[in-house]
Amino acid sequence: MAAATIKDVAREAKVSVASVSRALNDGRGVTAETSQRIREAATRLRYVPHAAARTLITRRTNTIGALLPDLYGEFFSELIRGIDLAARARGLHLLVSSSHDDADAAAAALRAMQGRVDGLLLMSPHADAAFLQQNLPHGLPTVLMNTRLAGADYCALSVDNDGGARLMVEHLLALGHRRIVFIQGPPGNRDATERELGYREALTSHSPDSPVAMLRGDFSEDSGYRAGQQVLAMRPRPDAVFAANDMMAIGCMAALRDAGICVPEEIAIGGFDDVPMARYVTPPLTTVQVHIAELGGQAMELLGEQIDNPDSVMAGIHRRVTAQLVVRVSSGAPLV
Amino acid sequence: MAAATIKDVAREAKVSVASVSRALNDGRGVTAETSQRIREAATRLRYVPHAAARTLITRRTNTIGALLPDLYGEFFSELIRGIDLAARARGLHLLVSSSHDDADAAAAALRAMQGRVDGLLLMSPHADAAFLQQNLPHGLPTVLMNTRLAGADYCALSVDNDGGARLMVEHLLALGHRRIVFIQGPPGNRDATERELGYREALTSHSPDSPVAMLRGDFSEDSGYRAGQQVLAMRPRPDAVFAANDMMAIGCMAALRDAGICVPEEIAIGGFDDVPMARYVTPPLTTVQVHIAELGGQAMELLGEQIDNPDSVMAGIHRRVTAQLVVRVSSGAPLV
DNA sequence: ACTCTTTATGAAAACGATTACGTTGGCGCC
DNA sequence: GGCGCCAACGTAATCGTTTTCATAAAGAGT
Repeated sequence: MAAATIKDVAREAKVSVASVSRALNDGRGVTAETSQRIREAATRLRYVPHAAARTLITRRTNTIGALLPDLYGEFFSELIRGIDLAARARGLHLLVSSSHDDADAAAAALRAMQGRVDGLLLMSPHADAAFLQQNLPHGLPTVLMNTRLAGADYCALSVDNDGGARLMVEHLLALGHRRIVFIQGPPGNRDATERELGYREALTSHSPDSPVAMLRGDFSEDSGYRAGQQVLAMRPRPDAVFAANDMMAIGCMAALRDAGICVPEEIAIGGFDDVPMARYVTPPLTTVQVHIAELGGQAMELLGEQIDNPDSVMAGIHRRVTAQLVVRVSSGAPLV
Repeated sequence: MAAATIKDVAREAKVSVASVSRALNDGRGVTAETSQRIREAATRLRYVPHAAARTLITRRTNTIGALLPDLYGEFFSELIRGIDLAARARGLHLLVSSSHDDADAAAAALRAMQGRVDGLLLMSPHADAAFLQQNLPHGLPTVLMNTRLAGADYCALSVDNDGGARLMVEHLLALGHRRIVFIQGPPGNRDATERELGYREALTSHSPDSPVAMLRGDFSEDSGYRAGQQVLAMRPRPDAVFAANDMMAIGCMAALRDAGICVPEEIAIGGFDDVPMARYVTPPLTTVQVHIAELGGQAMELLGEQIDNPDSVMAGIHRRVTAQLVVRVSSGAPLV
């Protein structure tokens, strides 16, 4: 009742194990009729090659690992979906290890992946240069996702926060808004600082007269609400608010509503992320959308290339996935 | 530069490979000092046992597979989180394969898992008895999640939709509502029909005089909106609406608002799922929450037990994870 | 007809670990 | 002092596959 091995197939088809292997893999060096006989025997016995045995000799696991931090909600889903789809297209399996809050847990997980995978997709807030140097199995193809490491030693992929923020600011400027205030994310958060950078760049390059104004926030709805109250107190009052993420934009909108300010007529609002809720709030939120599945898929592509030709120098390659503007009511754009 | 093998460690510590294996595994049959020397040599060489080689001889992969359909949003995230956490606690790795829309893809994925995993977590809409009989590797521990298969041949785990729906109906009845209408989910959907069953049961057992009334829906917000319009046309008008999921409840609420009906003063509304948005809509939605991570975690527990003692007869065991009522404003409960 | 090449096939050596089984040496006990 | 026993350690078989090499047969070229 135990699973059939290649020997069983060989006996059944009255050939040697070598011929079975040849027939089932490249198919060369075996007569058509022998091959046929072998295939029949294999299906009859429901033969499936033993993955571990094959790995041992070929040095390939046909599996890639994804090491992720503790992620919530649809970001995680979409990321995995993108990775899984791209991996399946290459005939690779996906070993995931998520919810690594501290560096030690991540290091342990990394070590455990050793020898189980052909390549690694790594997204970790703890992944500084020393950590990688210490824990990353040397010679294992790796793609870094959304890390703060711009270093030339690894292949990396990240979201174009910068460009996305510029799109939003350009959009607000095009609508005639001039005094645009930015609600910051948590200090030290990479996405947040990149978005802030995009805001600054777009403003200074397209509208040098506009004041650069920041309010503190931490990505939470509450912090957005408090920022909204500060907006009300500013003189002259801003035309528009650009929050570093949607939840703060939603919080800010609530503060404005509570004060009797109309959005977008009196103040326009923009967010970032396009969370599912964004289209349901009133008014629907103009925001910047990032195709997360594409982030995962492209990372997988990059990794696939590294695996297929290990000699190619892909270290230092750094790609970005683009962000799109999603125009809804909150920015005050004329409905076409 | 290649990874160190057990032979390298043996040479380094001047012992045989057998002693290395003993020292690093159970540790018995080796002197404390020899063991010490071996450990040092191992860390010096950064030795990590080759997973495939170990699997080949021990017949254990220390990996479990999760075969999932195409899931969206936080359901997937939470499920994986629950599974991953429980698996890690047992020292198991997690191989995921998701987005299987059709039965053929699922079957192929199932075959590919063969020999790569010690057990299987399976959630598939295509998993009828014949499919399982055909494709499930015989003798592989398996836990079915949320399948319509109540059969005694497998170990299964599912959400207590029935009980959750009863909680909601009892809540609405306790608030004095008597004419409660139910918005159905897609026909054939197991969750939807179980929720409907719970609604019927609770109503007939706690308030036999209340009419059982259904409106068609398909889990989409639009279908909820249409159902809301039908609610408005009903005479006598219902006290309350219980939608089979949150999105329909939200759609229904929009229809009532558009007609100038106040929620919850004129009509109370309840949903199911507790999507993140539920707390942000106005008024915040009373709903039924299922701890999805727990579903994943418990499934993993069940699977773990099967793996640890393969002789135990766990087939036919069928557990349910409970649902909780989340009371918010939309049902009209007095704010305490 | 003889060699030379090509092709189908089988035998056997890897891959890196675990583990059953021998061997050795030290110790206690009579 | 001889016997047996036990702990520590080594030797070698084993898991299921791929792949190199050898071998034999067959076909081609002269």
